[in-house]
Amino acid sequence: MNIAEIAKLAGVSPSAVSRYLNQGYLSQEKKEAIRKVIEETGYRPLAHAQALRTRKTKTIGVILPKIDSFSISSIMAGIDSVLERRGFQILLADTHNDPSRELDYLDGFDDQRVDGVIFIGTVFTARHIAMLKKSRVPVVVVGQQLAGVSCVYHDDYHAFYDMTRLMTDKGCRRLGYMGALPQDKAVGQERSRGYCDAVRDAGLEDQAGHIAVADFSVFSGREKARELLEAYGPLDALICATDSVAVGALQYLKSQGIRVPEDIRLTGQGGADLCGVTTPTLTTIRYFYEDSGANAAALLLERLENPETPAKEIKLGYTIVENESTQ
Amino acid sequence: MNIAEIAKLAGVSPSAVSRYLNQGYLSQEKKEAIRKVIEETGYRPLAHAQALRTRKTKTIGVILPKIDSFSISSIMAGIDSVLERRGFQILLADTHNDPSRELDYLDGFDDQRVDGVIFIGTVFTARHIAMLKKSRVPVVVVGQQLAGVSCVYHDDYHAFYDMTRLMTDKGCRRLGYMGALPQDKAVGQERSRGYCDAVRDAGLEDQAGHIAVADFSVFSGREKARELLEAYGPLDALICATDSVAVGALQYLKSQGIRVPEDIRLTGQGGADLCGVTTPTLTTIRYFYEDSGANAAALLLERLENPETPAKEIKLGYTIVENESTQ
DNA sequence: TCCTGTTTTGAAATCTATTTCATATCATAG
DNA sequence: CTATGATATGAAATAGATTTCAAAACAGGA
Repeated sequence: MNIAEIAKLAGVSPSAVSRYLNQGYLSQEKKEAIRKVIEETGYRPLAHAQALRTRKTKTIGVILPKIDSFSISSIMAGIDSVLERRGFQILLADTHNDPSRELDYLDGFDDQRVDGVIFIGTVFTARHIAMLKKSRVPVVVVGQQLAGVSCVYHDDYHAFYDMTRLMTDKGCRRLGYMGALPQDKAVGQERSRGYCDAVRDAGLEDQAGHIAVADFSVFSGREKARELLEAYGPLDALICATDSVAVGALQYLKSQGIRVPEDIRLTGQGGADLCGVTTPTLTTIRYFYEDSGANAAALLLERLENPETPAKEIKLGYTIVENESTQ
Repeated sequence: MNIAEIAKLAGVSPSAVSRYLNQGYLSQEKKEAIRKVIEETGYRPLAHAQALRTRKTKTIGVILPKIDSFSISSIMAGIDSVLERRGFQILLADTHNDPSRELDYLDGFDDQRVDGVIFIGTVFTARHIAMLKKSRVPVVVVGQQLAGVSCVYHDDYHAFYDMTRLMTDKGCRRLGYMGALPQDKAVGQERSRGYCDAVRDAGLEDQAGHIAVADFSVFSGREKARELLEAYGPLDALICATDSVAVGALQYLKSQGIRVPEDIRLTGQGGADLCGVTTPTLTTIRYFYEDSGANAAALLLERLENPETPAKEIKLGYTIVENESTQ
């Protein structure tokens, strides 16, 4: 069942049917005749034929590191809620935490399969930047700030500065930070910079070195907490780059009989349900992941409609949710 | 840059280039010439033109209720890991918990945009069944058992039967169950049937009515736990249909000074990290969501390769993870 | 009635790759 | 040296829509 058959059944030309589908000039009688035939036959134009001719796919590619993570899937929900409303579909590219595949996917999307790309990246190399700039379709990056590239990101620096400051204001004097690999600029560098600046500004320069590097797992949080405490003696505040790392640290602290928050205050980042169910409940920096996804989608659609608009950066705020772990 | 230009540059016909791309008959010299031109120009065939001609898109549509949920995103990860290996892409359709959109998406996918569909459904009506059967592309359903339709699901009945039985074996005599709406056959009906049969088989018929209906939120778990306990007096075991509901119940129990597991044993289902961080840690029925996604994808690919194979049902097992809440 | 301008209409060209078909080339067997 | 079969090749048809173009139909004004 194609447009020619519909045309024949309705007694019109294929052009007329196409006009019907795309609201061009058409008399009422023909409109009605075509409508009837389409309804009877259940005809649907082939998406690929349309895409081939119009060079529009109404599809957005999303490149992400791992779909089964709280933050990523929340961002996705935000992206989808905006795109869906505008009739766009999402083509998913999950790198399963293999950054080398990010560029493969970005390259793969360059065959006009998608109208644009949302890139939830982790590690950004020079090649990333180069490919982002030469991409034929517009790209919006989520979670990382990149000069000259449209992006939506969180204010990692100030979030961790504020949280650290909150701890020193409460009188903490021996602090530690558990972060991520520095290749990840947002999570690895900005957050620890926030921590370091805050302890310095509080006159505690000597605490700026109390840093351990974990990955995003509970397990590594437990391990690294041990290393950090063994290396730098008892602390009275531990700032973690993510909730899962903080949960790992909490498990270690409990196992050692170190009380939270009496002996040591503990903080995370994320704001998932997790924070509300630990004992003690976990103080955390809440990011608005759905928001960031929605913003990224809106930004991308804006660029699609008006390709001339220059790159735009959107920095999103955060909220510190104080729970029992820092009372 | 299209196949004709590449052909001209390489001094061959478009057919030769197409044969190069699809490994047809081709002499070594031409192969080499074409390879060189493609490398220099960075040419990539247009996916849509190929799809139009071949009627194959190498794309699978996935319809799901809500991407930012632990179980769903885990299933997605499993689906993707299999599809990606076989060069397939995923087109996402998130209904945002609006079952009426499920059929719209299923219908929308019928325009040959995808080669097949994976359907992570919730409520299945007669119209669902009808549309699944008349779909032009193969469909695999995840999470629900449907006669005559290819599906991958968990053994909800026995999982909850076993868990309930475990509690009665520990000596519990006053039990309660917190489930979901019966429209959801797997979660709503099968699980509660498992509970009911188990208490009956343990000679505790009178406990079969101690049932509350929650949705999937922590909040509703808290509310419904209150209602259940107020209605049916003190209990010594509470079986919950999901971990989040169990966490809500736990919060309520704590607030009332009811001790877990001393006064009441508590169980959930899911097996997310959540279970390991509550106090007490939560006994749960672990499902293997990634597995179910991977199985569904494999099943779908199998049907794509061999369209004649009859519908197949895959029932997956579960593991009871005993934690502190039932010690 | 003729002219002008607007609205309708369909034939044909177009988008880009694949596939069929007919033919050409080549090696090997007889 | 011809017959046979395998291998190689390109012209043309094809997939199903949109868009351009030229022309037809029609209304209103002079």
